[in-house]
Order: sequence, then C-alpha cells, then structure tokens
Amino acid sequence: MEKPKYYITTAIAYTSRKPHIGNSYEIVLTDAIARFKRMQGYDVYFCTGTDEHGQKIETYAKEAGVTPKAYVDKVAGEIREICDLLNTTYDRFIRTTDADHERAVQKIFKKLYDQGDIYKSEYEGNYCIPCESFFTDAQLVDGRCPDCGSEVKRAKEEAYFLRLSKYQKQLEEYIEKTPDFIYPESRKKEMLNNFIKPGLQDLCVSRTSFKWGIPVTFDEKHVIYVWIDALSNYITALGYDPDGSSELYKKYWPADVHIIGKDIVRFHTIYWPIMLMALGEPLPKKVYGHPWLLMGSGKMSKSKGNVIYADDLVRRFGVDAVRYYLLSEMPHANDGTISYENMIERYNSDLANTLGNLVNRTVAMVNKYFDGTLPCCDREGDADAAFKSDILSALAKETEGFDEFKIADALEAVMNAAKRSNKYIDETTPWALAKNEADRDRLSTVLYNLLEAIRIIAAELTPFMPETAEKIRAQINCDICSYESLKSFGAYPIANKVGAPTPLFARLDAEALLKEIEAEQAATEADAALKAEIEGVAKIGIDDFAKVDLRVAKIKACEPVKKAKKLLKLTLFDGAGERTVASGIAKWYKPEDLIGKKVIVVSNLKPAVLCGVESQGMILAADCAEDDVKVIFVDDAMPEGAKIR
RNA sequence: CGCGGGAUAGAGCAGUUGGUAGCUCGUCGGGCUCAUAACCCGGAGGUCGUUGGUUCAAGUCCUUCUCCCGCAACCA
Repeated sequence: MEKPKYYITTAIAYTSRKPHIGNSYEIVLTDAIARFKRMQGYDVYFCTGTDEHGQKIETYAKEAGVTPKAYVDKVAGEIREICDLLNTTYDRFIRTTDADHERAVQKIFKKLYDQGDIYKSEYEGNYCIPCESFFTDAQLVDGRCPDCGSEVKRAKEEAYFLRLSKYQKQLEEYIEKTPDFIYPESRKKEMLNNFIKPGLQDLCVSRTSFKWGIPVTFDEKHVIYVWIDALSNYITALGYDPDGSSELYKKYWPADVHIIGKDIVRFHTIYWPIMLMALGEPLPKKVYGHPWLLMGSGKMSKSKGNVIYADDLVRRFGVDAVRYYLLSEMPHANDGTISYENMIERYNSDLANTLGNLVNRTVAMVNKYFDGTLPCCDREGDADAAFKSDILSALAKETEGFDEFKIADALEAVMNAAKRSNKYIDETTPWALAKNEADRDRLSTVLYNLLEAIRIIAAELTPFMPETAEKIRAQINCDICSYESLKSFGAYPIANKVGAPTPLFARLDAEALLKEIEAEQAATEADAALKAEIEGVAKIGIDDFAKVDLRVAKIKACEPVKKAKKLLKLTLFDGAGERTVASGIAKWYKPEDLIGKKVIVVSNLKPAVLCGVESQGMILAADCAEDDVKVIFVDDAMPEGAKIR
C-alpha cells in the first residue's frame, strides 16, 4: 500500500537580518511534526525557505553597500545554517530568488491577469512627497501624512490589483464549513469578524516604487509585490506551473498544514486561499498560527538588547537541549517566555536527572549485574503490568498531542514515561534483587523491562531530540524504533549486549553558568553600545548643529492625548508665543509634574500630526535606562525664548 | 468605550462540553543507594484579579471595575 502523503511548510523567513531564537522556534516546531509524521508512516514533504524581495531589502543592501542579491545571499545563508544547526529535516529550502520560483510566479501573475482576476488600475491615494509614500484615507491623520505630518497630494500610481472581493463569499463559506482550517480557533473569529465580513478590498499586488522584485513580464516597470511572490512559494516549491505542474506537485498539494506565526494568519487565511481559488487549486487543509516566543517580559528586539540567537544557545547547551527547551516550554496558544534560568533548570531536572540518569543507571546495572547481556525476561512481578501499560499509553498521548498541535503535551507524555520508569526502579529495587542469587531471573526481567521502556522512550523522543535518541539507541544497542514497534512491549532483543553507560547530559552548575552568561552579555552590550557610538552617529559640523534651534520654554499647560497611550500634549511658551508639542512621555510623567517647569524645545522642527495633535517641535529628554526616560528641565531663572547653543 | 489576549500555590503553566482545583520547578519531611549530590514517597502552600448575577452547583456562563500584554497607532 502506498504511504499517505503529508505536506508541511513553515513560513519563509524574510532575509532582512539574522533571525533570533524566536524566529527559529517555527522551524524546530515544524521539524518535530514532520519527523513524527514520518515515524507514523507518512510520506512527508517539508518545505521551508526565505522571502528575499522588497523595498526593505533594497534599502538595507544599499546601506551595506552591496547589491540586493549579495545581501540576501548572505542572510539566506545564515538562515539556512541555523536550520541545519538545529538539525531540521526540510526537503526543500526555497528562496524567492530561485529561478524556478521566479518563473512560476511570473506565470501565475500572467494567468491571473489573463483571466481577469488581476486588473490594472490606479492606486489612487494620498501621496506624501517627502516620504515618497502613498496612504489611504484611513491612514491619514487629520488629512496629513501619518509619518511626517506634511500635506498630502491626491495622486495616482499605476498598479495591479487582485480581486479579493470576487471570492469573499466563497472564502467565508469555506472557513465556516471547514472548522479545522484556522487554528487555534480564536484566530478564526478574528479573521471572519475583523477582516472578511466587513468586506475585502482588492489587494494591490504590484509596485513601481522599487526594483528589487520579480518583474511583471508584460509590464516591465512593475515588480510583483510580496503577496503573490512570497505566498506562492508553497506551490512553486513543489513545481506548480499553470501550464502543467510537476508530479511532485500533484502528489503533495494541497498542504496538510502551514505552520506560521500568529501575526501572519491573516495573509494565509485570506489572501492565500483567494489566490488558490483564483488559480483553481485546492486550499491548504490547515493553517496553524503559533504563538510567539518572548524573552523576559517583552518581544525580543535588538533595541531592547534581549536578543538570543539559536547558535549561541546551541553552542552552550547543545542542539537537542535547545530543541527540547523550545518545544517543551511553548504553550500551544499563548505566548511563551524563555530565560536562561529556566532553560538551565529544565536542562538539569528533565534532561540530566529524569532522562539521562534513567538511561545511565539502567545501562550501568545491566553491565554491573549481567555483564551487558540479560539472560531472561520472563519472571514477572507485581509491578510489571501497571508499568508496561503506563509506558505503552505514552504513544497514544504523544500522537494526540501532535494531532492537536499541542507539541509540549506530546513531549510531556514521553517524559512522563521516563519518570514512570524511574519509579519502576524504585518499586522493584534491582539492587536488592542483586543480593540474592534466587532473584536473578527476576532482576534480569526487571532490567529487560527497563531497557524496553527506554527503547520505546528513545523512539518517541526522536521527533524532539533526534541526536539524543540516537545516543540512547547506541547505549542500549538497539535501533528498533518503528511506530508499530511502540504499540506493544517486548521488541528489544534479549540477546543484545548493551554498551557502556555514558551520561547523556552533564548537569550544569546553574549559578556559575548564569554568572558567565551575564558577564558575556555585559561585554556584548558594551561592545554594541560602543559600536553604535562610533558607527551610528556620524560626525557633524558646527553648521549642521546650527541648523537646530533650541530654546528655553515654559510648560504652560499639559494634558494627555486622547487615543494615545504614550503622548502628552504640552502647551509651551517660548518667549515669542505659544506652541503645542506632543511628547511621548506619558508613561513617566503626569501633566501636573510638568506644568510650570522649563524645558528645552527644538523650535524649528517641522510640525507633525500625532494622534490628531499637531506637534510643533519636540522637547529634549534623556533615555536614562532601558524603559526610563527623563525630561531635561532647566533652571527656572532662564528666560523663555533664550537660545541654547 | 479601536481590535484582541491575559490575570489560577513562591515561580512558570494545565484546567475540554459548569460537578471534589491539578502539573513542573522550588520548599519542608521521609525513603533508597543501582545512578549524573541523581531517584522514589509524603506534607505545607490557592477565598482561581475585583463587583454583582444565573444555577442544586461557577476557575468555567453573563455583568461591573482594576491591572498587565500584543496589534493598530503616536514615542517630533
């Protein structure tokens, strides 16, 4: 019988910069599922890759002084290295700059255009000249540019559009009729209520404002914008072609699941299905929007200085420990937090103590009492039936966990089997049996049961920790690990001679390690700060500084800005008159703290509209620490309007 | 009232269709000595954020408020 197929994908990673550990979670998660499905007997195709076009990359490349292609080659290389470092088993690593992808995307675009689903029109919007950007009416703030506050001009730009509206109803029906399509469930409502039901606007799918993209074949001044380019990777990777797709495509499409971050659920459950409908192709069966991995309390970001990279973690803890930690610590729906403390704790208690020690003590006993080979396995005892049944029940729990994308639960089921095995050792006290020659067969049976349990555990652990599973198999000298062999007890060959007991995970000294990490972080932070100082701030001449007009001003009035969390609206007297300034300091100051105080205002800053308030300048404040800002107050004796230089 | 998610033991989290509040770590006590100062058992610790309600019964359903966090947007 032919194996059932299973097509699984991650989102493709944007090649703007090196991804941090949060970005890497997705590939590990997907890999665990892919490996499990393979173990279950599915014919799995696992696709991941990189999204490499767009204006942002064009800009970054320019800043770096290299071509966009050179830039993305470098970052895509880094991303792929991380995937490999994390021991992930993707079948294809697609890049949106791959020739086959580009060709297919152009054909898709043409097909949709020819059949009228893509049409040429004008992007009519409000154009801000300084920002060189278009904004919709909804984006404008008081009729001005939301970025710089300048006046905008009604302008038109030629662009191609995809008719989302035409498929809206069809999509709505599909989502409602396919309850499993969007997962977790909570996101489904969000999509339907917030985006689909209010009505879909046709999607702008081309750009003329930058060049770094796949050209539209029949209209060279346009490049294909991210949607059609990036989303279609899931089919082009398999060899989709409007003129006749590959066998690979016919075999694997539709995807069984797209694993993506929760932030892009919208694109995958609205734009992508509609593209497929327009192409007349089947829709993916499921889209799983996984939660975010947070570092400490906030999202990981470079500016917060709390970024952790996969390679740092792997270097310190080993690849399987990192995989274990990511997979066990992430809830299936809520965001998860990671920290070094927690990571070390889990490493010691779960990997070193529970799992590593179980294998170690068992193998040690088999060697110590029987020289590595057990004589028999048929002297049953009271504890055995319950033990075997508990061990065997792990498989169903693990399977259920994977089926529901509750990967941490699946992993926990396996680790519980290891705990159960430790308990069995206590129940049967092999060291006591060893003292009595009459109990020799019983002792052998107990150890056999343990080896068999370990065999099962190692197999079940493979999707999460492939290297460790392999090490365990080497120690027990048995590589029987098929899914079928996990359903009943006793596949371990009695005649096998076990290897030498070698600790799988050495315990970590938490205190020493944390100290070391702290020191290292402090060093890199200092490095980064220094670097920023040297590189980030270019030297300016006195004439540049002279362009900035700083004045002493008195705060006459102050109030919070409605609909803005961070802004305070200040009314300043600068000697010549009153002016309004919006300042993002609401978190640190109350209006009454400020009224009457004197501050420094940048008086010749171009006005900007923020949350409906026109801000005519800015007041100076210092970033004192992570998340701490202090306004610079000046001596009350300084007259309003005094120029500062 | 912009949208959405949270608030459960010292910490981190589970709690499906309402029916005795659980897990991991930590902590305290005990057991064991095969093993990586590991393993096993037990105890303590929670008015499930707040107010009111529905019900025989509410962590779970409805309601008031408070506080956190994402997104949108705005740290001029």
